[in-house]
Order: sequence, then structure tokens, then C-alpha cells
Amino acid sequence: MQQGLARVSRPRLYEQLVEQLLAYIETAKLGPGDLLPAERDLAERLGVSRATLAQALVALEVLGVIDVQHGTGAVLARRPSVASVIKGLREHQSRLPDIVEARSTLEVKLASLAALRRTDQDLEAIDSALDVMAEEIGSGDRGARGDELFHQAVTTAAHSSVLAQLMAFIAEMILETRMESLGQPGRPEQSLASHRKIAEAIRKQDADAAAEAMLAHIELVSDVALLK
Amino acid sequence: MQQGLARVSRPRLYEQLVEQLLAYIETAKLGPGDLLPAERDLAERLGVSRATLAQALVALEVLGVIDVQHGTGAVLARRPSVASVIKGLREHQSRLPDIVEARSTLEVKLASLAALRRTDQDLEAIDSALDVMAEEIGSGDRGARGDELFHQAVTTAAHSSVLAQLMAFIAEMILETRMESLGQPGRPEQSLASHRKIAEAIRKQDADAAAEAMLAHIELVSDVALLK
DNA sequence: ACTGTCTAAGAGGCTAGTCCAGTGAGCCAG
DNA sequence: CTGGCTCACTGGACTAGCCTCTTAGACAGT
Repeated sequence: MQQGLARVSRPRLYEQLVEQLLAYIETAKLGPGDLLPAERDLAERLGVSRATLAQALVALEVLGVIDVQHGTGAVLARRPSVASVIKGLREHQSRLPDIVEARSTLEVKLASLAALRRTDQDLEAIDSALDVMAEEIGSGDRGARGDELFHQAVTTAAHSSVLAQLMAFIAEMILETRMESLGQPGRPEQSLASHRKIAEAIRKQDADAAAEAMLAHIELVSDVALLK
Repeated sequence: MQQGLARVSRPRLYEQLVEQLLAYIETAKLGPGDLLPAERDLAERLGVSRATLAQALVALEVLGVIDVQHGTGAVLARRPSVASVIKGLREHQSRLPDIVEARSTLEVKLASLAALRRTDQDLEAIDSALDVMAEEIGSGDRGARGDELFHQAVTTAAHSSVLAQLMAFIAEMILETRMESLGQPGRPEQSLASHRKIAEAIRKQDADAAAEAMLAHIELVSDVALLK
């Protein structure tokens, strides 16, 4: 399944430079507002061309670590910003219990909001996701695609952009949990049933029931992962 | 307050290129796995040098939109990924109600977890944050620093790395809300009182009370913002 | 003394040209 | 049919140079 082997690592100079610069900032105890050495200077010290260094600086800028100002230099952003967050997420690949915890927090809230705010159109999307899932399971599949569609539909139905963005943020991590759970025999059917319960609560616009059903669902889906 | 005027915008070619490339991907209906045109080709079409285009590609890579492979080309990532999330957050600067909603969801959960998992050291940090806040308010200040310290301390006490990362993710947005609220006359004192209530619940390790107190606090703090 | 103007040094922005290093399709011999 | 070779094509990186922006300091003029 998936896509076979991951391509062997492809080393890129600018990536190493990002690491080195981050380390430099750390050891040199540079704080917000401080300036990095000049490009020509840095390039020489690191033994790379200015063009390559420029790429590393772009990367740091996108990551929110620095703010490059024409004529002045590269100044450190006031906060570590989103940068460290993303880096932390990517590197640590946080432990599963924490992921489940975050997922549960967000999705329970999302489910109750969906119950309150859903439109008929949202409901259609939810139902069609259930159909897809039922069909997948019927043909012996694990129903992963329907599962993903369902949770997306519920998220959409909650009409809360920031919560939706947070969900997208941890979506990749959740995916791992989901794949493992659906691989268990009998699980897809159980999962489909609990999805139906959530959908019903949302249909009736019963926020508490929706929250409860979602909580139960996530606990069902997560216990396997937790045992590992 | 803050830092006076924001520096006038500094146009950067690579930023424009990122926009154009994103638009191109959109209009050309390129999907995951598809290849972008070759660098030399793109550079010519866009009227820039390859070095500059390379910067734009680095930016897109950091954003998770593409995956540049030596000898093959720039292939679109399987998912829109975190990229669109960040972009969305930065650009739309989501509406306040949504922010408050997300904040409330996370912090209420964080408060109850903190009640269950706090160590004595966590409690000390929370208390000292309250001291800082009281002192600030005593000297006529708004107590913003103490406020921030308090919420950070509670987040730490919850010992949930993923939730903490999500909080960091929306921290900037929350800051705006906080500043406005504390600017109201009488608010700092009210805010301090509700902080104390949260701290007490955490001290007694009463999760429900902590959640309730946090919810009340956020509602108090947010109503002004919502009126705007 | 104060204030406004000018200038030059130094910072980043961008380009053009060149060479190096993977990738993969296609050809050809075994 | 398989293995190995080649070659065209793709990105990776560097160099050299010129442009624009920022800022501190000199130098007026008041």
C-alpha cells in the first residue's frame, strides 16, 4: 500500500545551511531584533556562494525565523513563531497519546458545532461520505477514504475556520492513527456504525449527543493505537 | 504601544513568483505528482533569472507545496499540506469569533488537563505568573505580560505536547484579542480574579472546576472583542 | 547649537553565464 | 529478454558584477 519506498534522501546545501544558521543563532545567544552577519560575510564563513546562502535565508524567512530587510540585513523575528512549531512537529513526531488527545479535543468540539450549524448541504456531504465508506467496506476495503471524507465533512459543517485550520495542521498525524485502527479485523464495521451515530446526532442538531458520539468514536478508534 | 509604524512593504521578487506559481498550478489544473516546467523554462517565461526562481522554489518547498528532485524536476506534493494552512492564517487573519472559539476549545481542555497532571513545580509557575500580573496591575499597567505568562504556565502544566503546539500556532491571533480586552477600564482586576479562580481549581486538581473557570474567563475576556 | 541635506559605505536584490551531478529513456550487444 | 551504455535533460551550485536601499556622518545653513 501507499507508495513503496521513500526516495533516498536528497541532500541540499541550503537545508544544511538552515540547520547551521539555527545552531549559530542558538549558540551566539541572539535574541529578537538582533542582526545576522552580512550575507557576504556569512557566505564566506560558511564556505558557500551568496546565491546558495540566499536560498537558506529565504527558507528561514518562510519559516518565520528572520525578517530580511533590504539595506539593513537579516533581523531575527520577535518570536520563535510558527517556525519552531512546525519544526517540532516534523521532528519529534509527537507521541500517539498526545495526538489522540488533541484530535479528540478538536473533533468533539467540531462535532457539536456541526450539529448546531450544519446546513442541509453539509448534511448531504456527510451522508455521501458514509455511502462511500459503506461501499468501500462492502467490497472488502478498509474504508479509509470514506473515513477521511466523513471527518472532513463534519469539519466543514462546523463552519469554524480556525478550528478547521488546526485540524488540517494535525491531519497527517491523525492519518497514521487511522490506518492502523482500520486494519484490525471487524473494525471497519464498528467504525461505520459509530460514524452513523454521529451523523444522526448532527442531523437532529443535537450538539451534546454529537459530542458524545464523537468522543466514543475516537476512543474506539484509538485504543488499539494506544496499546502499542 | 507595540512598535510604532510597520515598515513599509518591501517587495521581493521571489514572493511574487510564489504567487504566480501558485496561480499557475491552479489554472493549469496540476494535481499531486505532476511536474512543474523545467527551471530554465520557467525562469524565461517569468522573466527572471534562475537564481531568483530557485529562491521561489525553495519557498514553495518549505511551504510543502512542491518537492524538488534533482534530475527529475519539481513535483507537486501529494497534499496541499500545511502550506495552505499557514497561508490561510496569515492572509485571512481569520475573524475574531472563530479565533475565540478555537482558543476556548483548546484552553478549556488544557485547563482540565492541567488540573489532573500539574506538578508542584507547574503550580509554582502559575502562582508566580499571578504575582507578576498583580504587580503589573498594582503599578497601573494592564498586566498583559502576567496574563501571557499565566496562560503559558497552564499550557505547560497540561503536559500535552500537541495541544501546546496548537496553542503556539494561534498564539499571535490570541494576543490581539488580549490586548484589546485588557485595555478596558476595570478589566485587569476582573481578569486577575478569574485567573485566581482557575489557579485554585488547578491547585485542588479539580478538572471540571478548572474547565468551567477557564470557560468563564475566556467569555469574560472575549465579549468586548465580539462587540466590535 | 540646532537642523536639514548630501554623500559614501555597506547591506541586500537580481542577473547572466558556466560547470557539476543526478535521472531516465532508448539503443545495442550479449 | 536482460544488462550496460550513452546522451539529452533536469536541478545544484558558484562566480562576477551591477542595481537599489539604508544609514551614519560630514557639512553646510539657520
